Amino acid sequence: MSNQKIAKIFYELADYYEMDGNAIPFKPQAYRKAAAMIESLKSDIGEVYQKGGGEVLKEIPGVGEGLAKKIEEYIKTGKIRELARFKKKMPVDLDNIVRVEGMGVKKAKILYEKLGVKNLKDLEKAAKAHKIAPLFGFGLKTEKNILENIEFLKRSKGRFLLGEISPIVDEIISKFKNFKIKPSSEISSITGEVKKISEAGSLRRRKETIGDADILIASNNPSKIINYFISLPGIAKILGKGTTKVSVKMAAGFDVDIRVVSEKSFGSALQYFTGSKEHNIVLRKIAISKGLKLNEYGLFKGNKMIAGENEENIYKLLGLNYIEPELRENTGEIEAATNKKLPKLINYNDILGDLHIHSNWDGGENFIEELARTAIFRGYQYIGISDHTQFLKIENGLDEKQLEKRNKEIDKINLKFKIQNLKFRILKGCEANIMTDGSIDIKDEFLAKLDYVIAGVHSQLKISKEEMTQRIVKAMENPNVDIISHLTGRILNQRDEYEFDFDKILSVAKKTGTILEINANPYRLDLNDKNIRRAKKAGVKMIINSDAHHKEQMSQMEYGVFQARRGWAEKSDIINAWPVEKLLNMLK
DNA sequence: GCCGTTTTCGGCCCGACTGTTTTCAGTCG
Repeated sequence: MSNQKIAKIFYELADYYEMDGNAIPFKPQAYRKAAAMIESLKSDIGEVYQKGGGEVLKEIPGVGEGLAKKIEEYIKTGKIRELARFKKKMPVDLDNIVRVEGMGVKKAKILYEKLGVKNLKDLEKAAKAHKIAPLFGFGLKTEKNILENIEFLKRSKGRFLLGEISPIVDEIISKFKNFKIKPSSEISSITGEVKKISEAGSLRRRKETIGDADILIASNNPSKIINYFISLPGIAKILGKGTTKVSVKMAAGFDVDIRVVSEKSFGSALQYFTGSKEHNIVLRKIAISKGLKLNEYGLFKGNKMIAGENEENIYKLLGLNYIEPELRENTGEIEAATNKKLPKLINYNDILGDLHIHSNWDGGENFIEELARTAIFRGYQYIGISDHTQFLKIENGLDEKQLEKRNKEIDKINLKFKIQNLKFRILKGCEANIMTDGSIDIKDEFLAKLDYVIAGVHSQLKISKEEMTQRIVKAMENPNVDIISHLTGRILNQRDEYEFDFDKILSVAKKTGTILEINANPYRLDLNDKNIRRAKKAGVKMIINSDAHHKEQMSQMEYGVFQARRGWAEKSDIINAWPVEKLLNMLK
């Protein structure tokens, strides 16, 4: 039984109800709300039902009499008759059709009824044959847009990684901030027009993947801002352009939405466009319960605006502590803010070192001293060199002898730093390989000579859940293994995490004092936010590591900090926010 | 169809933009 399957069915039903002009307008909304709730449930809905029956289903928020019956029907019969009826009446691949920008369920219905469009192929054919434009409510422009947007859909990769989008958006923002006056240029007067600027949306919440990038600007001259923006390079298509907002498709494949507001509404607009949607809905309801009204223009009491210039005041007047953007997912942060129980999130400046760095000894790009100098420049007090070990031949893994030689080099550099009076220390580590049986590919006597040992799974990923759990447990029980790297093994947009029992890992980590890594590589971000939160709750300590193979990649640390913040982590949870002596004491 | 620390009935977040229309429905976020 899968919660995802039931959620998908409810989303589909919502679409069908929405199509039906005669249905109760709020019905689709109710189905979608319930679907979203079911998706986020921790326990399997089938098991819940087996234990408690239909009454327990109604305890799920958003699920009442009617939806509980539907869930029951699905559990018992494996299908929902109502959905089957809809599908028979209208056998259309709605899922994909509404992915075309500008296509919704109502248009899909008309196109099916008038032209028999069932899928993307039919849609494309109909548009190319100019059958769509003559339909009532459609036109030439709609037809052209459909064709263009099908092309974009074909080329799109779906969601983009935070690490891919962030640098591009940073560049756009810096252009807005630093635009130099060129007297001859029409767009020269942009300087000074941008009063405030910030990213918003999931980008500001630092989600690991981003659908599209939102940028918010405070200005008295929105049209100039918008015209300047669409003059920038890298824009493939303007999707929409109005007096206060503009949406474009970037050549890189993702969309950027720019929204311009007045300075006095910047805070409320930032709050609004940062989301999440779920977080905002709760906030608006709190506003209503206090006799106030919250929208992107401000917080209002009657016609009087009582907040809006900054976010802090909005939260304050709603009776809440300020909630950091990374927490705004409606997963308990609003309750915590009401009860003044929000965590004091870790900051990038709290990070004092980085223990997962590969040097040129295992095929990384840089000499150890270069890496150390980079770290000093970044303001760290220490780093650890954690080259791969011998099993990973493809990564030039080091054997025991090479490790010893490398350690001597580290000693030399540390001595040099001491003479230069630099308060900086390089720790000797490795990223050893956890073999299929849970053993480590380096002998214990050599591991014991290192300052710390990271161990990770790098191969044989498709073993059973029990075997994988036991494999990692055995590694954690090794008294020389201090840290487990990228625990779940996932690669974003490429590879799912392998199967293992996370709760078991947490309990053994707690018992053995093993640290779990938050790998900051934007393609990994492993642990993810949910796992970080669970580890924190279990009292397991974590470390944020860049996993850099090149000195430039040490800046990836930032993405790890974002992820840690999304997992509610505080300084006390993250051992590389601690001074080196305290960190070494924590290790086995 | 769901929900209730004013409500078991009457609300449900709400504004911008487009393309069509000739005052607005559909889509989006």
